[in-house]
Amino acid sequence: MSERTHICGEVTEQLTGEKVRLQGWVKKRRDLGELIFIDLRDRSGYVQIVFNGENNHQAHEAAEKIRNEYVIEVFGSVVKRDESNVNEKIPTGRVEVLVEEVSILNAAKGLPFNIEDNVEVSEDVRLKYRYLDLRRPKMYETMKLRSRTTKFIRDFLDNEEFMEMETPMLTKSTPEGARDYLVPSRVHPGEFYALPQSPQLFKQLLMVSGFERYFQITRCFRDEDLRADRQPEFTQVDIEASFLGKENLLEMMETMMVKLVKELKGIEVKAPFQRLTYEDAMNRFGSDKPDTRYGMELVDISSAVEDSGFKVFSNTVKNGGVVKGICVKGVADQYSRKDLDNLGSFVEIYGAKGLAWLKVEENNSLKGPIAKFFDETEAAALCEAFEAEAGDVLFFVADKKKVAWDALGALRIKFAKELDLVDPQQFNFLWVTEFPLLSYDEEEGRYHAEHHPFTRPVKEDQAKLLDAPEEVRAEAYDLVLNGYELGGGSQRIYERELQEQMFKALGFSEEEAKEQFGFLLDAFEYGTPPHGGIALGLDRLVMILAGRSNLRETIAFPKTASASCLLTNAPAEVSDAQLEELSLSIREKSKDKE
RNA sequence: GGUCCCGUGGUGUAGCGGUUAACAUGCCUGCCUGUCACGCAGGAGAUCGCGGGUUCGAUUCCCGUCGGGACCGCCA
Repeated sequence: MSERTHICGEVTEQLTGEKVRLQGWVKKRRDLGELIFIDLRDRSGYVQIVFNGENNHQAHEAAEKIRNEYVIEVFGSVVKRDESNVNEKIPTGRVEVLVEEVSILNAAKGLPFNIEDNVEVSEDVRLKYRYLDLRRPKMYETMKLRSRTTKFIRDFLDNEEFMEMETPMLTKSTPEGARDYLVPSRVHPGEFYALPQSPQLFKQLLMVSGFERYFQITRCFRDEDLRADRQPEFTQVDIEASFLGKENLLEMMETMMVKLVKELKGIEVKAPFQRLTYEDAMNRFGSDKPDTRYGMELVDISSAVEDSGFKVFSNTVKNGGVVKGICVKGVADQYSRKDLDNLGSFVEIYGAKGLAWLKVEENNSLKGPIAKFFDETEAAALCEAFEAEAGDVLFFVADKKKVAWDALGALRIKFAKELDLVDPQQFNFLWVTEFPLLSYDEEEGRYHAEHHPFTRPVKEDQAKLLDAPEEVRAEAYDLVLNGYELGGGSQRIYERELQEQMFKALGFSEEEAKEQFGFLLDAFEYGTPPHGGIALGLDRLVMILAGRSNLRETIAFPKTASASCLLTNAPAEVSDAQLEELSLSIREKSKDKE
C-alpha cells in the first residue's frame, strides 16, 4: 500500500493527464456491466472513478465485488470527460479517473443507513452508529466549523495576551448551583470529588496569583435535566481578567464576536451591541434572553384596564398582578376561533390561567368572546397601545408578573416560529445587564445567587445587601444571541468582607462559609486585584453558527435526553470489585417483579 | 418529579378489531459501455419495542414498562 498522491476533491481539470493514487470510501457504485462507475469519497469531497472491462479486465473484476462504504485504493489517470458526460453538480465533475489498479483496503457490511446529507434516519439510530453518522459530509462540516471557532477564539485571546491554563476536573462539591456529578475517592473512603460546573473559583484564584489574563476552553458538568440546548457535559470558553473594567471586557467580547461572525459566516455585525436591563428584557420580551430579530413586543396594559368591566383584568390588577399582551400582525384570518381558544392550553404550561384574545377589525372595532367588555373608547385605547390595525390579533395574560412574562414570552416565540418571522442570516447580539443579585427561594426559605455567589453587587446597592437583598442589582451581564443565552459573566467580589456579607445574605453561617469557601476568603487577604470575566457556551455558539436548533448536532458524541450515550451504553453498572474498592454499595433497586 | 408526541422488514413510512401486513429505499442475484437519485428483471428480508388486560380474535383498543424526542420544574 502506497501513500495517496491526491485527495478526491482536488482531482479537477488541472490534473488532466496525470497519474493519481487515491484512497477513500465508496460513496456509490453504478454498475453498467462492462463499465462500472464508483464515486470515491474522502474528507475533501468525491470524484468519479471508472472501471472499463474492455481495457482493464482485472480491475473491472475487482470492482464487481466492491460495495458501498468499502475503503479502497485506486491508481489511474485523470481524464477529461466528454462534454456530454460532464456532471455540473460537483467540482470534480469535468474529469474522472480511469482505474488501472485497485485494491480493497477494508470491506464494509451493509450499513444501517446511507451516508448522505439528507438523512432519513431517526436520531437514536444515528447516535448508536455515531461513527457512521459523523461520516456524513454535513456532520464533517459542522465539526470543522466547531474546530475553526475554537481556533479563532484561541488566536484572538492569545493576541490579547490571555494565557490558556488548565484547572482541575476532580474538584470539590460546593453547595450553590447545579447538581454535581460526583466521583468517589478510592484513597479516601466515603469521600467524593465533584466534576466542575465551571472553573469559577480556580480562575479567580489565578487572578489572585497575578496571571491577569486567563482563558480556557474546557468541559463543564451539570447533573440537571437536558434540553435541546442543554447537555450534561458542555464546553465553555472561560475568560477572566484583572484590572480590566466591565466596559473594556464587554467591548473586547464584542470585537471578538464581530470578527468571529465575519470570519466564519461572512456576516457583518455591528458593535456596540444593544444593551437591555434585565427588567426591560422581561417587560418587553418576556425573556432574559430575547430574540430581537422580530417584534411582537409585550405591552403592559395594566393601568388601562384597571377599571375595566372585564373583571378578570381589573381584579388581577387590583390584586397586584399585571395584564400584558402581544399583538400578532395580520393573522386574524389564519386562526379560527377554535385555534385561538386552543392556545389557552399552551400558556397553561407556564402557569397562566388562560389566554384572552381579541381580533382587531376596521375602525378599532374588536371581535371575540371578551370584546363586549370594552366600549369604543377602551377599544381605541387598546388598539393604540398595541399599534394594532385591522387583521391583527391581540393576546392577553392577566396574572402575576412572572407568569405573564413567561407565558407571553413563550407565545411570542411560538408565533415567530409558526409565522416564519425569523431571518436565519441575522445575528442579533445583545447584552442583558443589571440582573438581580439574589432571588428568594420559596422552597428553601432563603435567598440564592442569580448568577453565582462571587458576583459583585452594583456599588450603590451594596448597602442594601443584608437589609433589602432582593433590591440589589448585580454587576453581571449575559451575552444573548438570537434568543439563546450565549454566555454570562460578572465583575467579582475581591474583598473578604464583602464576600462574607454575600455568604451571609445567602444564609450561610460563618462556619459554613469557612468550611466551603475558606480558601477563597483567605486568598482575598493576600492582595487580590479587581477582576471579572465571562464564560461563553461554545456548543451553543457553534449551534447557532451552524444554523441548527439542537446541541447534539454540534457535539461529536452527545448524550440523549435521558443523559445516556447510545453508542457506548454509558452509564452502566460496574463490577462488585470496583464498588468494593471504592467502599460503595448500591441500594437495592426497586424491581417491580410480579 | 410532571405533561405531551413517537416506537411496524436494514432504514424511512403506510395501515387496520379478522389483511397473504402495504409502499419507498437499501440489500442479494441476473442483464446492461456513459452512469452520476443509472435502468430493467427476479429474490430474500417483520415474533408490528416489551409485559399485562379487554375481546371469540389485538400490530390495531386500554394499562404498565422500556427506549427516543419536545417542553414545564430544575439548570448559580
